[in-house]
Parts: sequence; C-alpha cells; structure tokens
Amino acid sequence: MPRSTNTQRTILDLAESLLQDKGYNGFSYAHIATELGVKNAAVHYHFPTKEALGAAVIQRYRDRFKLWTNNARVKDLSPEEKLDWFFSIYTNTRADHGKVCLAGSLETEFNSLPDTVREQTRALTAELLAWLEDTLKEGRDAGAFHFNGEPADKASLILASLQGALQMARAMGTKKFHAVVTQHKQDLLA
Amino acid sequence: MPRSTNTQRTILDLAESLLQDKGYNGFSYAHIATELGVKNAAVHYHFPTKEALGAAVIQRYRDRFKLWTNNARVKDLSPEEKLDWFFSIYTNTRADHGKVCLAGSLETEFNSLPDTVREQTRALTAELLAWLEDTLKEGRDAGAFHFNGEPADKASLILASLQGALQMARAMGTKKFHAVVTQHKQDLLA
DNA sequence: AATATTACTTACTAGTTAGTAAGTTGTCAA
DNA sequence: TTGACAACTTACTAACTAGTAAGTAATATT
Repeated sequence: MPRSTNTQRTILDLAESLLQDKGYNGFSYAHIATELGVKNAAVHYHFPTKEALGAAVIQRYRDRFKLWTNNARVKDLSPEEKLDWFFSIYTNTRADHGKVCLAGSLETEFNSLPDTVREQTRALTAELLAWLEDTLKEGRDAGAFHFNGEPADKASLILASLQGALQMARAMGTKKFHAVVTQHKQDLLA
Repeated sequence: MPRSTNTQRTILDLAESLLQDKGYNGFSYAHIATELGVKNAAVHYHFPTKEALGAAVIQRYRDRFKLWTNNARVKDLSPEEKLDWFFSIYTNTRADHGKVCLAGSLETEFNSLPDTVREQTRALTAELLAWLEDTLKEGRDAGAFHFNGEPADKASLILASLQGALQMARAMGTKKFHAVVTQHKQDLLA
C-alpha cells in the first residue's frame, strides 16, 4: 500500500522549511510537489488545504518543543544551561540557510492567515513565553540571573528580540544575531 | 493635466500601509488600484514594477526618518527623551491597526525580495541601528543609561526586540508589546 | 487653434495560486 | 484470486498575479 510511507512527514519537513524561508504567503503546493518529485494533487491528498498543512506544521513544532522541555536532558539543566539551550535553537535556525523563527514568520503575516493557523501561532507563542518565564524565574530565585521587573516581561523581551534578531540577520549578516545573544548574557549575568 | 496630483503620494501611502499589514508578498497592484478607485494599469503608470514601488516606499521612509532625526525637535532632546521618541514610533505603529515595523516585515520575506528592495531594507536597518547606537552611547556617557557591553550590541538588541514585539503583539495582544518597552526602561535606567 | 503631454482606461497576456474529480496502480487481507 | 484500500496521476478550474499595448480625454504649451 505505501510506495513511500514517509511522504506525509517529508511534506511537513518541506513545508516547515519553506515557512521559515519564504513565509506562509511565499510558498505553494507546487513548490512542495516539485521538490518532492510528485504532483500537485498528491500533496492535497495528504493535506486537503493549505490551512490544514500550515496548522499541522505548527502543531508538530509545538509537540517537539513540549517533548524537549519535558525531557530530562533539558529539564535537569541549570537555568544558565537551559537558557543557552534555548538560544542554541535560534542559533541553529539561523545557521540553517538563514532561516527565521516559525512564530515570528507567521506573526508578520498574521493578518492574512486562516483561522486555525492563527490559533496555532498564538498557542505556540504562549508556550514559548511560558517556558522562558519559568526558566527566568527559576534562575533569578537561584541567584543566577539578575534583572528588574517581572519575569513575564523579561521573557517577552527576550523572545521578541530573538525573533527580530533572526530577521535582522538576513539583511545585516550573522554578526548582528550573535550580538543580540551576547548582549542578553551581559544583561542577565552581570 | 492632473486629475488629482497626489495620486502618486496616495499610492505610496497605501503601499506602505499594506506592506506593514500583509507584507510584500501579501499585497497586489489590484489591492491598491481598488482602494484608490482606479484601474490596475494606472498604478503601473506611476510605478512601472512592484520592485520600483517597494523600493520607493522604503526610500521615502528613510528620508522621513533622516528628516526627523536631523530636526531640532528630536536632535535637542535628552537621551531619555530621544529613546522615548523612538519607542513612540513603534507604539504608534502598533496602535495603527496592529501594524508592524517596515524593516521587520521586509526582513521576514527577505529571501523572496527583489534586489533593490533588499538593498533598501538593508540601508534602512543600518540607519535605524546607527541612530540608536549613537543615542545609547550619548546616554551612557551622560550617566542616564546603564548597560554592559557595546552600544552597537545593545542597539541591535533593542531594535530586534521592537520589531519582534510588534509581531508578537498581533498574536498575543498589545500588552505584550508594552511589556517589552517597560522592560527596556527597567533595564536601562536602573 | 494646433500640438504635446499627463493621467489615465480598456483590453489583454502568460504565469501562478489553491483546490477538485476521476482514473490508475501497487500492495495487502480474506 | 478477488476485492478493498492507499497513494498516487491526469486533467482540469476559477481566481488572482505582475505587467503591457493601444487608445482617450483633459489640460498646458506654442
């Protein structure tokens, strides 16, 4: 029955990559089909609409983040190491052909996004913020991080700056991205 | 000869608004023509290609920023007031139907942008960064701002976070944007 | 009054978009 | 070995995309 059982996963991989590369309005079923060596309609067979495909990409991304943060490899890290791990996600995203944060990419086009994709974007952002807030609080309580104000506000600032820095790096080069990460460490650890 | 002499300016206004609302790939000549009450080809008469229109929008934005920052109203402000003025640009952008920073919007789609639009985006970002860096340096020398590391790095962090915060606010509401501004003041003035 | 120019409209093209309906083929279970 | 089903292909549609060529009408210049 299956000519290649992993077609569905490959479509999700390609869609995720294209989303981070060109944005939601910048990729098409034709792109995915061509790169997969398959016809347009085959993609529609696995994901009937672009809305369903977009939502599935974000859902998988959310599941992955949940899995990682609940795994002992991350859970048992110190606050500093946890933050370094979080930064490394963005560093790797940047290194991977100058890609951009999935949440940031979707938020830029938020006003032309279908409903379920909007809701998935909102949920993903909320989960990233919640984890960052917890880590920041834990680190300050442990005396590792130093900052004024609410952990929730600092979490918003850090996430927003990482999203923005990935985008800025496209126009200005990788140095600008690393500058932001460096500056955050200066601010938090001093 | 002119049925309405300000058509060109109105096109630029609409294009700028649509860019900040839907992104470069999210707006079309048809959108602009319809909202202007004019035909498709009339827009092409004023701006032969989408590339030319996009570049013209950014060029005007750059000219405006240069004019503002060179004007005594901004130039003679204290560093704290200058930063507040800069923040207010983004606050107003956010308040204006949840729009997004022009530079951030373009950077997200950078990989599918025509050459001259890319170059304009790079130039705009460089000018914003340069002004922020100068203001930060001036403020630290005057004892008004407190931060570790290089002013250039802190400028990158602040600009990236403002771009990101405008995007985040779309999915999460205005509060998240104000949280970022509040946190920056906490960080710089403490 | 004749001519040129500006600011358009009409009418089109070639390419791309998401999406669909109907047919085909390989594999597996009964 | 028949039939069901999964995973496609072929062939299409309606809507939209940027862009163009030719014509028109009002105004400005000579």
